Amino acid sequence: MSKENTELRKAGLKATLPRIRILEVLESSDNRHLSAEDIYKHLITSGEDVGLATVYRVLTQFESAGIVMRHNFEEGHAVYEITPDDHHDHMVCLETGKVIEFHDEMIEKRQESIATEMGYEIVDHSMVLYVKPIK
Amino acid sequence: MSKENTELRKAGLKATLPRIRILEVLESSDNRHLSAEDIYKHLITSGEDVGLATVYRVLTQFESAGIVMRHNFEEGHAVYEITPDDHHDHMVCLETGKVIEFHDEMIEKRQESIATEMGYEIVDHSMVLYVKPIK
DNA sequence: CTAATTGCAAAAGCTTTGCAGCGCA
DNA sequence: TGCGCTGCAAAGCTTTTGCAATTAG
Repeated sequence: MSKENTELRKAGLKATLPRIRILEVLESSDNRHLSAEDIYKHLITSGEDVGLATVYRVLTQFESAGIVMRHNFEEGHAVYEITPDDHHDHMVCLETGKVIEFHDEMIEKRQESIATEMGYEIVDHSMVLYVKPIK
Repeated sequence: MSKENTELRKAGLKATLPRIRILEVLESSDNRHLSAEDIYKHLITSGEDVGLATVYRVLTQFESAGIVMRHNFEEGHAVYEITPDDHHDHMVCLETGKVIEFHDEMIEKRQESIATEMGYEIVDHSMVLYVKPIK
């Protein structure tokens, strides 16, 4: 039994072909951050017979199950990435579209402090730095 | 000549009624962050004869002119706020929908350092803390 | 076997665009 | 007066949903 198969079972999802294929694409792609359309095209090109609606449905299920995380770096469409073991934030290069991941403990700590001071606790957060290369 | 009128001229936009009204709503609303739909409904309720398409067009122009900033706190729709004099980030309460603004110099400094270390310079950034009240 | 899942097509929701007429400078 | 701007309606995009057919366990 494959790794994907086990992962799906653990999430309480039947190990169907579309789900396994989508998981494989997410795990093996060069680009860690993919849109539903990206995944759909990838599968169609590979000769898989899958519907775009299924890709959306499966990604939504994966998100609920904690298998993937959804991001809205640019408006218009969401991108998904396999949920990383350790939390990180993103830097998006406006010239190349490249996404760089980073983690900074100092910032994380400050975020917690700020929320606490205001009487709130953080459920989730998003931080994206839109950057360009230094010439 | 009104304050709105001057502001529009400065941005190279004709001071038309729809633009002035939209600017007024953004400046006078209790809620600092409004969607195109919010502004549209507000104007219709006030008896103004404006089209939703115009609201979208005007907001896009305002964004280009730097008069407003566009945010995507929750997916599905954007919200706009008058561009603040000083930069701030946002905390969104998941229970009440309330948006709290804050600014932290330490975090800003770290963000700059991180980008520089990677060979980039920050063009813009977004940081949103999704929170809930401490019981 | 049978409940979950899928593909297709249609619909939904936000936003943009084409166009003829209206209004600001 | 002239060009910019507007309202309306239609189109565009991403994403969701209804449904009959298919499939995993």
